[in-house]
Amino acid sequence: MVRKTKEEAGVTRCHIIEAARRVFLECGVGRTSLEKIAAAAGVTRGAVYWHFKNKTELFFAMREEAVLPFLDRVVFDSADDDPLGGIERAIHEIIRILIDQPRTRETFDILTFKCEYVDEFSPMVACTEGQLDFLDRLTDAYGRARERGQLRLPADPQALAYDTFLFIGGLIRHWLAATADQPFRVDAEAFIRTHIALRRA
Amino acid sequence: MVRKTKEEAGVTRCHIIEAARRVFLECGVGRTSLEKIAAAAGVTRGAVYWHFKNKTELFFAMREEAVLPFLDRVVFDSADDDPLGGIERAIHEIIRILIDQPRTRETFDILTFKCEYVDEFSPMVACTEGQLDFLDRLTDAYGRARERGQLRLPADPQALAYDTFLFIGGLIRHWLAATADQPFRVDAEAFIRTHIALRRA
DNA sequence: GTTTATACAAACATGAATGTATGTAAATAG
DNA sequence: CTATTTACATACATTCATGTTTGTATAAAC
Repeated sequence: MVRKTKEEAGVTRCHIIEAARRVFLECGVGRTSLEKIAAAAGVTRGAVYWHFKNKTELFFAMREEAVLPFLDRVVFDSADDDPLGGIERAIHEIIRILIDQPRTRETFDILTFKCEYVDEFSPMVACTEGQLDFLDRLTDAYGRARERGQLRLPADPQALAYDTFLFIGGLIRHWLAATADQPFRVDAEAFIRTHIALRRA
Repeated sequence: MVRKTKEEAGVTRCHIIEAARRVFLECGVGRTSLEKIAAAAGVTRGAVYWHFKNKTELFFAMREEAVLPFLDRVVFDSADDDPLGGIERAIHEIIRILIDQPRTRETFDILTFKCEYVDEFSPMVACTEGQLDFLDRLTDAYGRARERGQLRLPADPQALAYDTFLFIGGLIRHWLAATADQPFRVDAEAFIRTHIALRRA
C-alpha cells in the first residue's frame, strides 16, 4: 500500500467520479453498487468511502461537475441587437453542448432516465433555481425582442418564455432518448428554427 | 388458509397492482421490494409470486392498465370542422385526464420520475408506438387545419406537430413535478392557449 | 527525525431482497 | 364423492450491498 500524495488523491477522487458516471449510465443509480464503481475506477470500496460518505454524496458530486458549467454556457446577451436570434442561438447552443460534451450529455442522461426521484433525490424533481433563473432570463430576452418589434402580436414575453421552456424540456428529453439516426437528433436544428419562426413578426 | 374462488383471486390480483402503484410512487421502482407491495396489499409474497413472475412483470401489468385507456381518450376527430381547435381540446383533455384519473396520473408520475430506464426497462425510453401514432395523428390534424386556412404561414404540418409534441412532453413532465399552487399547474390551460394561438392565422 | 495524519486495502458483521420449495385448505373438475 | 388443482402462506437457501473496523505504508507536519 503506497500512500498517495495530496495531488494523487485528487486524481483518484476524479477517477471515482468518472467511474460513477459510467456505471450510473449503464446500470442506473439504484442498481449501481459502490463495489461496481470502485472496480470501474480501479480502486476498492475503501477508497470510495474515504472520498465520499456514500453513494448519494458521490451522485451529487458528479451532478455538480456537469450542471454548473452547463448553465454558464447558455446565456442571453442583454445588449444583443437581435434578442430573438439570441434565444434561438441559445437553444442551438444547448444541443451543441450535448453533442460535444460527453460528460454533460451522460450526466443529463442519468438525471433524466437513470435516476429515481424519491427520498434524498426527490427535491430534484422541482425546478432548480438554475432553471427558474433561466426562465427569467428567457422572459427578459423576449421582452427585449418585443421592444424591438421582432415578435408577432399578441406577444406576452412571459407566456412565450414558458412555451419555449417547455419546448426545450421536451427537446432535451427526446434528443437524449433518440439514437443518432432518429428524427429528434437529425432534425433538432430544424425544430428549433420552426419554434422561433412561429413567433417572429 | 381459506382458498379463494376464481373471482376473488382476480380481486386479489387487482389489489396487488394497486398496492404496487402506491409503493412504486412512494419508494421508486428500484427501492420497492415485493415484501413492501405484499404488505400494502394485505397479502404475503407468496400471493405476489403466484400472480406475477417478478417485480418487472408486475410493473408492466400496472403500466398497461393506465396507458391504454389514456391513449383511447386523446383523439382527433378527422371530420372536425375546427381541426386546430380539436388539437387544443386534445391537449386540454390530457391535463384533464391527469387531474381526474389518479391512477393514470400516478402511473405517469412513476414512469417519469420513479423508474430507471436500464436493462429490462430500457426499451421504454424510446418513443412508444402509441406516441409515434399520436405524432402521426397530430400531423394529420395540422394538415386539415392548413386546408381550412386556420394556420398562419408558412405552416408545415409535420414541423408544427413536432413542436406541439415536444411542448406536450415538457408540459406533462412539469405539470407532474409541480405542486398544486405552482405555475405549471395553475397556468397549464393558459400555456396551451398560447401554444395554439401562436399558430393561428 | 520522530510523530502524526493521510489515503487507501482488506476483513468483518449485518441486513435486506430474491427465488424457490413446501405445506394446505378449499374450490372445482370428473 | 373423490381427485386434482388452485390460491395462496410459510419456511428456507442464497446472494448482495452496505457500513464499519482494522491494518499499514508513507507523505507531511513539527
